[in-house]
Amino acid sequence: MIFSGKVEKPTVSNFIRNIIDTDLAQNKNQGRVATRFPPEPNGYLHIGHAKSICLNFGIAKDYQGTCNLRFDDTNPERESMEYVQSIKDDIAWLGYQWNALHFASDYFAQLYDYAIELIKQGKAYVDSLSGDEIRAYRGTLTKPGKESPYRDRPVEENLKLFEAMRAGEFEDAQHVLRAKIDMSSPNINMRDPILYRIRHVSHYRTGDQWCIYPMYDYTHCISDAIEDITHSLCTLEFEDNRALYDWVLDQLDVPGHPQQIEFARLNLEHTVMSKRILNRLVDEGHVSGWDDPRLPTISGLRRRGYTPESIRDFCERIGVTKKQGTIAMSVLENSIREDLDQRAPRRMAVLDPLRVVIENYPEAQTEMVTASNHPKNPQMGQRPLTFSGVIYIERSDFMETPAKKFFRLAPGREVRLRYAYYITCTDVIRDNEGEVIEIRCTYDPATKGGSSADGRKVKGTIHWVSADHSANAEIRLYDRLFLVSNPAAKADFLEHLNPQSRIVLTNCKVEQGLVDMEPEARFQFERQGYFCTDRQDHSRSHPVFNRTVTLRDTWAKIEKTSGS
RNA sequence: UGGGGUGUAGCCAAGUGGUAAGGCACCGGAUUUUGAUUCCGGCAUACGCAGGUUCGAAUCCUGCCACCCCAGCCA
Repeated sequence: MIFSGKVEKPTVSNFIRNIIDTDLAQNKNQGRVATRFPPEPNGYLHIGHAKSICLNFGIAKDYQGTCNLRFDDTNPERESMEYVQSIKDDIAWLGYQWNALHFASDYFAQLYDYAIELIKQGKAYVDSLSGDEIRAYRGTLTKPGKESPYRDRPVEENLKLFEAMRAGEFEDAQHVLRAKIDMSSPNINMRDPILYRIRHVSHYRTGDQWCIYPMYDYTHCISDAIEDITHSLCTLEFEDNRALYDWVLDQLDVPGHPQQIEFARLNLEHTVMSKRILNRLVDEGHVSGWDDPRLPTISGLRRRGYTPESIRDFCERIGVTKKQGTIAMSVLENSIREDLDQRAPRRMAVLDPLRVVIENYPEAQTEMVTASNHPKNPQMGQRPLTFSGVIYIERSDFMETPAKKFFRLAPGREVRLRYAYYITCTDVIRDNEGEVIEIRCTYDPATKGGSSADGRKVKGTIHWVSADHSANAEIRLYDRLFLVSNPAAKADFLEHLNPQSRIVLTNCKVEQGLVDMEPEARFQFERQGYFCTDRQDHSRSHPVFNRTVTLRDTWAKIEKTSGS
């Protein structure tokens, strides 16, 4: 299938899809596939969540199934509607539509009823040990725990106590509801896990309706079952929780029993995904906010210029396994370059301008040259550019004493100005400090458009803008946030922040037409990289562009290896 | 001296007893009015290690090693 010039790639198999294929072959769940994405609304989504989103929504789509969005909002402490909204926005931006929208908090009443049922069955009890005591009684990794003295309270007493807990008759932490399983289980999750805790905190959705809140292990499985989820996908750290997930559902008469399958979460080199660290970076002002273009948050990537397509492509490429790995940033960069190469119109922008006066160009004359918007896609059209006798070129495109293999402008050398003329450098002008502030050139009038009838070749083609026909712009260059590949592993991760992760250039010269672009417009600035107008700060009077990613740069490699 | 997982190239990853896909990265070369793109070629006698079963093992068996997760009234 042809799709915007791109052949859609077949989805690669992974172990979860293999499980589903097997289930389907056996007509498990009557051939139905239902997944869900269950974030807690206590933070912003990042690229790691995107992996889970693409997995869950992608499976639903490919198997004609459904994927719900469910907010796992069982801990009122740090959840809010603001997070709910940002999560919904990010998922929609990524290009996914949820089948149904649910909140675990909508199940509070049902969850409470199921807890009563558990108590009646003698499988849950109210424990009145303190937090410290509960921890001590739990035992350790290698030593079994011991049973609470309250473990054998009669059902009636448990019922009365639990109702009193719900009625607000106790202080926080005075009692908890626990499952009665096995205090000597080698799986610590099964040592009478806490099901409910008392928390006199108002919830962003249920207000003060409840003062007891159900725990994750108890809530998640029942929520999945209520929604008739077939495959409950989560990350590896929940592997040990699966026994409890199954235990709870086995005790109760719930609509279904979803299968929990765990996969490895995403790790990316040179950045961090942990909520704790992300929070510090934002709170302490090391970045400008949750949508700082250096952050791996969805809103940060969006502001940086990443497309939803590129993020989906990335998630496709990295695969889904149970092996904990770390993906190189180059994989993400490759995904966005590949996408933008095809769809981003080309423009010329000079980031570090060097003034060039063309001495034999008739003074005050201007003329139009034609530039194509994409070298391979004529349908993207062309645009006229004004050429004149005073232009700006990139300072790095000129070397007074050229290094070996440098084939751009240098005294006595000829280069092509893209789409315009061949020019030859004749002189160098310096200021009092000896810094080159201008160069003088001559142009060959017979090379208009950038080619010569005599077949003479020039090795270099450089970009330019006309001094009087360009606009000033601010351009923000972004690079990896951290210098080390795994900053989260460093106790002093702040010491490893890349001081060059954001460089703001305020004296850039761009094609005039660029200032009128709407926010989030994406371009390739030829020979530089892909850029987008900043979502927040760009305006016609103050144009601001963010560098999404550089172009591949063979010259930089040559420079590096030749050590100059 | 507990339990649960995972080991295929620098980084990901297919592979499910028949002789190691693919991507990223890297290295060559061709084309090129972007040192971009594109294209061609190279890149694991080898699948954590050691044994065993088999005509045949990355795939099965045994033992060992390494790494990750679990002792919140977080999710």
